Amino acid sequence: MDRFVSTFTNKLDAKGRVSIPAGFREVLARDGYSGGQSGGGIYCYPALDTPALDAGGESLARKIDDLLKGLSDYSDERDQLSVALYGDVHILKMDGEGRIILPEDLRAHAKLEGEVAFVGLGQKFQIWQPGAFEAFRAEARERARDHRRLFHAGRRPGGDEPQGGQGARE
Amino acid sequence: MDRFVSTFTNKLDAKGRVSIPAGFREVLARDGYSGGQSGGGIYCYPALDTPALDAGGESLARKIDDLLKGLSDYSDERDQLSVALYGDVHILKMDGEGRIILPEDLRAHAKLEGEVAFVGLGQKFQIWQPGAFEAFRAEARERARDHRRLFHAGRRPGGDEPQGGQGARE
DNA sequence: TTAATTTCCATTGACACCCATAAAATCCCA
DNA sequence: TGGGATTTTATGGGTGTCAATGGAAATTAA
Repeated sequence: MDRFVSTFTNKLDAKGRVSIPAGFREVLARDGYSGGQSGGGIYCYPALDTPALDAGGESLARKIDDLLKGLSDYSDERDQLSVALYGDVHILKMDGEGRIILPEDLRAHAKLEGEVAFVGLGQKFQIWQPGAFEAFRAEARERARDHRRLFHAGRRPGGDEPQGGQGARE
Repeated sequence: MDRFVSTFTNKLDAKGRVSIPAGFREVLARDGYSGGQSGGGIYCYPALDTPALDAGGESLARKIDDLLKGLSDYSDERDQLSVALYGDVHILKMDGEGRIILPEDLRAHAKLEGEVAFVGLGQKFQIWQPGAFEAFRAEARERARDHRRLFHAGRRPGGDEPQGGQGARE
């Protein structure tokens, strides 16, 4: 497996720890995860548009770098974008049991408490408050249905979901 | 880790000392930091556009040099920029516990008092008065959202992407 | 000496690391 | 194919270590 798929819900314990789903751990390992100093860790930051956290490994970090490469050094614009992209990032490292601890500001952004949902999105995954994610998922399906009706009106009365990656639930 | 990432808030004590976040210290060490007399130290100067301080190690110093090399000698522009970039630079050295002392003029520029926020921007980091930084961060996020909309405009008929999330992606 | 630094030591609390247990998935062989 | 045995995951908790912080001692400057 080389990308994050499916949704899993795990418990957030009293210390703020939560287990990364075993399947996701494997993907991270393949993506160059290293608990040690010199390398990665899990890159995690607040999603811009939703009450969720984005997370991933090295490849996600490289994406961020690439975004900034185009901007000239010492421009105000670059500093601002850097703050949005780097300033909010936390580098989380797993303990021996594959858990991370979620810092307070990240927990606050996603309103995490008690239980958290890990949602695979292919190259990255998101962390949601389970209830919020259910609502979001329902909304996304609704919209996907609308799109399909607009595009394929009458063609396929009961076709499959155009947007994959969320079929399996825990 | 080879770049400055994330945000940390530490206390400025009565003597004007403040701890550099441990993660940043590692990056500095890798960037050729040497507490010793020869060279080394942390380069720190007032940011041009914001009430913050820019700081970094050797690679930041080289960046400044490169920037100036691009300008013709004896030009007004070069002189002004040289003064702006070099004139206010302080070379700070860490004590045994990884703390620096912020000189008065630097503290004044960023209105630092009580607590200071260290903000990773990749190859450098900034030092902010926490309240001022929060405002700047909010603005930066807004800009980042716009930035992304420009990139993805028209890609998906419905506008928003169903998964939400940030620009760094696929 | 007094004032201002710099070096050293002490305390606190957060977190990394370790072990234990429960639940679930997987294996294996009759 | 069933169902007990084994392995993997998830989760809970204890503890040592280190980062952050405060303050004393020692060094230098004025």
